[in-house]
Amino acid sequence: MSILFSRECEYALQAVSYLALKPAGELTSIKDLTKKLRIPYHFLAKILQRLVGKGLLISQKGPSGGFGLAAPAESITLFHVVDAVDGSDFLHRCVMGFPECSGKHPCAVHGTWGDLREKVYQMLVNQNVAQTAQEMRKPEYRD
Amino acid sequence: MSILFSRECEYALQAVSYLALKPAGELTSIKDLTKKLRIPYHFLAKILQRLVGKGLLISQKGPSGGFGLAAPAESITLFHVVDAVDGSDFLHRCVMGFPECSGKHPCAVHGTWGDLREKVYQMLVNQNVAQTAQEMRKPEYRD
DNA sequence: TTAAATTAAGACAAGAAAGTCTGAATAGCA
DNA sequence: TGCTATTCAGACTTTCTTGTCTTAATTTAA
Ligand code: SF4
Ligand code: SF4
Repeated sequence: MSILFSRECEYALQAVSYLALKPAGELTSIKDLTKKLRIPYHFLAKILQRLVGKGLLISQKGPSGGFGLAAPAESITLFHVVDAVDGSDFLHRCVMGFPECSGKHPCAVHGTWGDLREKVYQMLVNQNVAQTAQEMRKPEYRD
Repeated sequence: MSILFSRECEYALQAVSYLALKPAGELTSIKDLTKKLRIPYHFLAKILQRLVGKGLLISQKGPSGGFGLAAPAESITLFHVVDAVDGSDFLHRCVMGFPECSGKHPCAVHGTWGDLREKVYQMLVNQNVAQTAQEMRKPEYRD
């Protein structure tokens, strides 16, 4: 099981971060991405296509085609990506899985968990993919 | 998709909390639990059996049999339950799904996410199921 | 204009998680 | 003793997620 976000969403975060590393306007093919990130080729293709649909990425077919960010890396936050793929339900759900967080009769962890969710949200919103791209400069991700 | 913990784990948390509401030594049948918590009967049975195996619950067969806590409610924390069902991997995993958190080349969210995981852990460890049981006294869970 | 390289679209397959069913074992009780 | 209510064990089914494959459309460049 994945933590907090779906596998697809995790891959999306990784892929967008990788694209953020490239100069604006440069396109990267699925082949390149899949080689660096070790994400299944066709699965990644679907994910990227969805992100194009959501307006986060642009794409071009044909030789020298590929994918690139649709906006400056500094303006795309992790939350943009998460929201596009998994949605934002996770910001409202009870950690114990109780059906409704009425708020009228909160349990003992209600406040604590609410705070943590908020902090996760802040983390995602405050982090843009230009910053995250630095991760890609780690030795293990170099050519 | 469930958040942070598997469905099975969420059900376990709910069930143990419900049992914590009963006087020590009193046994509750799956039938009763499933009626109150709206958890599928046979699925709940498997979960409870696993918790017995892990030593968190005790059980007795036959008429007037059922399940009960194996220790005082105050001594069982949410983390005990989570650990028994889902394990504690979630305390070490990267929120973006990157394979390894080496720590040698941390990305920009590494520290923040690590702090949040730690706070989740503290929440689970500090909360015992006697406290959580109060949730069950909510109007919507009364008979 | 043709060939090659790429994305686009969607059906299909495999695997994992969630849920169901059946029969056996055990315990209480008349 | 037998009857009934319960847990126990495990196989089975369903549903969801993840991953694969195939074919079409588009673009570039020889
Ligand atoms: S009150 Fe507590 S248990 Fe209930 S929904 Fe809110 S966080 Fe979850
Ligand atoms: S450095 Fe950041 S992206 Fe890499 S594993 Fe740690 S938290 Fe995840």
